Amino acid sequence: MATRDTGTEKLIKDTAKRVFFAEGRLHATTQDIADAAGVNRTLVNYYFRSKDTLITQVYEEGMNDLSQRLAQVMETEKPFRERIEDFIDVFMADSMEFPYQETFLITEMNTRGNLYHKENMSEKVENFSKQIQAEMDAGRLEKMDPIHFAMNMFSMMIYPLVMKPMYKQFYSMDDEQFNRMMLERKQLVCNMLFKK
Amino acid sequence: MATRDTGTEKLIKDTAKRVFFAEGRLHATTQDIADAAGVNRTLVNYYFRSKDTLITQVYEEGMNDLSQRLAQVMETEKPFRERIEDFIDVFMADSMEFPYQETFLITEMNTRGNLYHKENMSEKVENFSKQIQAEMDAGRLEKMDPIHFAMNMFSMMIYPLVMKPMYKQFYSMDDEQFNRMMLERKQLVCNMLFKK
DNA sequence: TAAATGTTTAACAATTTTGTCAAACAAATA
DNA sequence: TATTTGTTTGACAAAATTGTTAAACATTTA
Repeated sequence: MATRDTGTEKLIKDTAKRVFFAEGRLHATTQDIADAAGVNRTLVNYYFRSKDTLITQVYEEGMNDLSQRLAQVMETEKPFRERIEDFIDVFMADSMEFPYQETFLITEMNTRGNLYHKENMSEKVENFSKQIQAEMDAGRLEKMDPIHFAMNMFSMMIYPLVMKPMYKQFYSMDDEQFNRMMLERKQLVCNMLFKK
Repeated sequence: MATRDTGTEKLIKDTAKRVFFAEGRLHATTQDIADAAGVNRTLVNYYFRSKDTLITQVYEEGMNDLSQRLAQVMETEKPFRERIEDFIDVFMADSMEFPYQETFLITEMNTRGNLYHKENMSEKVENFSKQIQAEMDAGRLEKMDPIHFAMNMFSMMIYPLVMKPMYKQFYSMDDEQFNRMMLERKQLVCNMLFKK
């Protein structure tokens, strides 16, 4: 059937992503999403048939998006350090917009019972680990299991953004101060990773 | 009214904490919790009146618990580095048991709209920042805004545990391998923080 | 313009989740 | 032992959330 493309379907999905990934309202109802999108709730069913379908699509697209962003750091041809620098710059900018993306994905995995992801990351991840190992062998990185390097990198980039509401309270910061903090972090995380 | 103390109230609350903080099933219903506890769902209402009350109690106790655990690192009298070492050891052990505690708290804050916490951490946090600053001034730590030191520490401890399901998939690990990894991390996180 | 087709809406129905109550039960105590 | 009091249970009720339908609406196209 020839769709008329009013943009409503995309609007609903994008709004759902905003509510889940950006605002971190993981318990949002279809009504919440419809309200946030400024449309009638029935349209969620018209375009997605059920809440479950919408959530599944948001989950899969969120997962695919993450996979692609990860592939980015694991595949480029630039020198290692430069590549990490670029990656941190891009990845943190993304995470500042959607801090709860990974949290949403994990929560879904935990509630539905480990949904597996078709795309096989194993090969890419292994390759990335080898690259890290090579840097270590060349004496340009502190020696450790390469997985720790990856964990350190992602932790330091994402987690402070997830904990933003707490940091704002504990350190009495407003949004602007916090965001400045996070921009500073791009450089700082890089330093932490390459310090020897 | 003299309670007979069958332990049921505590059982329900502890089970709720297990479901939310340990299993990360943030959408769990009262039925889910009752089932996990092996009790009749009606008892949730008998002891807590409403789901909301239960959640609020779990939230507040989770927040208090976190406050106390944080106070631990900010107040002890030992030398700074030793204190951090001890703290990482204890805090990571706790987080391995309840990886999603902070995630639950943040999610609640996001869905209810920044519940504030009576206990004022500002003073303790400021004091902790001063201690970090002192270490930096003494040349024992890389210079940076003290908040980054704290963010780095908590990120590297907690986030990999939250992302466990993903790491297990991406790196093809079982639970035992992953746990070994996390025990290694105690030392490693400490090294990262004090490397100059 | 009229018919056809896709979109949006409101009213309604079904399902899921939560809350209430009275009766059954068990332990303490008079 | 009988009574009292607190606990547990199942049946039921209420509320919240999700899903369906028919009609109104708007756009395309014959």
